[in-house]
Amino acid sequence: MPALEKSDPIPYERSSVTVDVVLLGLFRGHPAALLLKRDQEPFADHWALPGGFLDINETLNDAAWRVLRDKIGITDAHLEQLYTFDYVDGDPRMRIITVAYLALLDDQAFADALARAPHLLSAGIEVPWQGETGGPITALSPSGEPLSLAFDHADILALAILRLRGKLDYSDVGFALLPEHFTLRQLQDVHETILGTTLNKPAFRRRMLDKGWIAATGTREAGTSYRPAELFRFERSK
Amino acid sequence: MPALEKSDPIPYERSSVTVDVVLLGLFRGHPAALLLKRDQEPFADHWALPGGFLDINETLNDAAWRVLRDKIGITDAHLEQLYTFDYVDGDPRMRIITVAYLALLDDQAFADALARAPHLLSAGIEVPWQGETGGPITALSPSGEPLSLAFDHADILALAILRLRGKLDYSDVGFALLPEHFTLRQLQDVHETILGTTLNKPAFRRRMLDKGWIAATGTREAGTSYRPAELFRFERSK
DNA sequence: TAAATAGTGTCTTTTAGACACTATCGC
DNA sequence: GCGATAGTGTCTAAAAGACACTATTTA
Repeated sequence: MPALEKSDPIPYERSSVTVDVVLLGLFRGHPAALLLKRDQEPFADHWALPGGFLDINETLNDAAWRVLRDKIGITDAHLEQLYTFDYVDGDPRMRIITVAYLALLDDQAFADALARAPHLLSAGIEVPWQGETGGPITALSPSGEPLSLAFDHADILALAILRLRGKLDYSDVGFALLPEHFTLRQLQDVHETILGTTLNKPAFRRRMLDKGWIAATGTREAGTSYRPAELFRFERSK
Repeated sequence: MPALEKSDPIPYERSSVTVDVVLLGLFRGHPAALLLKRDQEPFADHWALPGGFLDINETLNDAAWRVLRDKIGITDAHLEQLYTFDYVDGDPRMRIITVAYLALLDDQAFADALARAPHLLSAGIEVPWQGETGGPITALSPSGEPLSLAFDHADILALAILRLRGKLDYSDVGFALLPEHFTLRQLQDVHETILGTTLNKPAFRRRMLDKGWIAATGTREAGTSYRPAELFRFERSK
C-alpha cells in the first residue's frame, strides 16, 4: 500500500502534482478498471485510481510508469496522457493538480495484475451514454454493486472511456487490449465492447483489412469445437 | 510585460506549474499564433507563448483566462486544455510542468489583440504535414522568416494544429474562428485552411447543413461586387 | 451585358449495412 | 451429418466527389 497519500502534507521537494493512472481492460464484455481502496481520509474506504506524487526529478511519463510498476507490477502496457485535473477540496492549500494517464491492458495482463495484487479491485465500468457524447459513468463491484469513488475519479474514468471511443477508429489503441495474436472476431468484440454497440461483420472485416494494420499469421486458433479462425497480428503495412 | 518569468526562482506559495496558451487565429490563409518575445534568459530574444505561473488559489482554467486577460486583453474566446508537458532543462530543480491551453480567436478578436498589444507578434504557422500524422512545424514572422521559439513551444504549437485538425469534423471548434454571422464559403475556408486541403463545395455544404449546427439568418452579406452569400449562424438544432 | 461568386441538380464513385450463402472445424 | 462459428458474395443504401449548370448581385 502507498505510504504517501494525497491527504498528507506536501513533502519536502515534492510539488503538489500527482499522477493517476486509469488501468483499463475488458472483463466479461464490459470495460473494467483496476482500483485501490483508500485507507485514509479524505475518502477513506472509497475506491481510487492508483496514483502518486510526482517526484522532483522525474518526468510525468516516468511517474506514470513508476505507479504502474510499484503499485501494480506492470512494466509493459499502452500508456498515454489523458487530461490534467485540478481537484479543489475547499481548502486552497490542499489543491492538487492531477495529471491523469490511461493504460490499456490485454486480458492476460489484467488478470495477472489482479492475481499479483490481491487488494486490487476489478471494477466494471457501466457507460450509460452512446457515442462520443460523454456523461457520468458508474463503477460496479464484481457482484454488481455501485462503488463509491474517491475525489473526481468518476470523471477521470468517464473521460478515459470517451477518449478510447474517440480514438478507436482512427488509431491503433484497440490492439493494446488484445494479445499479440488475435482473431478478427476478437478484434470486433473489443470494438463492440468499447463502443457499446454491435457492428456489421463483413463491413468490419473489410475496414480492418483495408487499413493495412493487421497481417495474417497463417496460423489458426486452437481448442475450438468449431471452425478455428485465422490469427492476425498488429503490423503497419508502411 | 510579465514581471514573473519562468526563469525566476519559484516564488513562495507557488508551485512549479505554469499555464501556456496557444492563441490561434487565421491570417492570410494560414493558421497564425500570437507570440511574445522573451527578454530574459533562458531563451532571451526567442518567441514564446503567453503564459504564467499557476497561482495557489486558482484553477487551471482560471489561470488560462488570467493569461488571456492580463497579457492579451481577451475575455471571450473558445478555450480548451491541450496537453501537459514537462520541460526539463538539465537542472532538475528548474523543472517546470506546463499545462498548455488552446484559445481560438476570430479575425476581429485576433486583429484587436494585435492592435492592443504592440509587442505581440502574429506568427504564421507553416504546417508541412498532411492529415493527422503530426510532426514539426515552423513559425514565420510577418516577412516570412522562420522564428526561434522558446522552450518546447514549437511542439506545443504543432499539437495545437493537430488537435484542431482532429476535432474540426466532429466538433464545433471551427465556428470559434468565425464571427457570429458567416457565409458557408467562409466556413469552408476555415476548414480548408486548418486542414491544409481543398474541399468539394457541394459535399461540404450538404455535410454542414445536415449536421444541424447552422441556421440561416435570412440576411445576406453586404459590400460585395458579386452575388452576396447568405449569412448563417452557429446554432445546434437540439 | 459582363464578371464574379452563390448555390444546386445529377451522375459517378466509394463506403457501409444487410443478409444469405459457403467453408471448415469437432464431435 | 449436426452444430457452431469462420469467412465471403452480392445486393442495397448512404455518403462523398466531380462537374456542369442556374441564380443573383455589382458595375
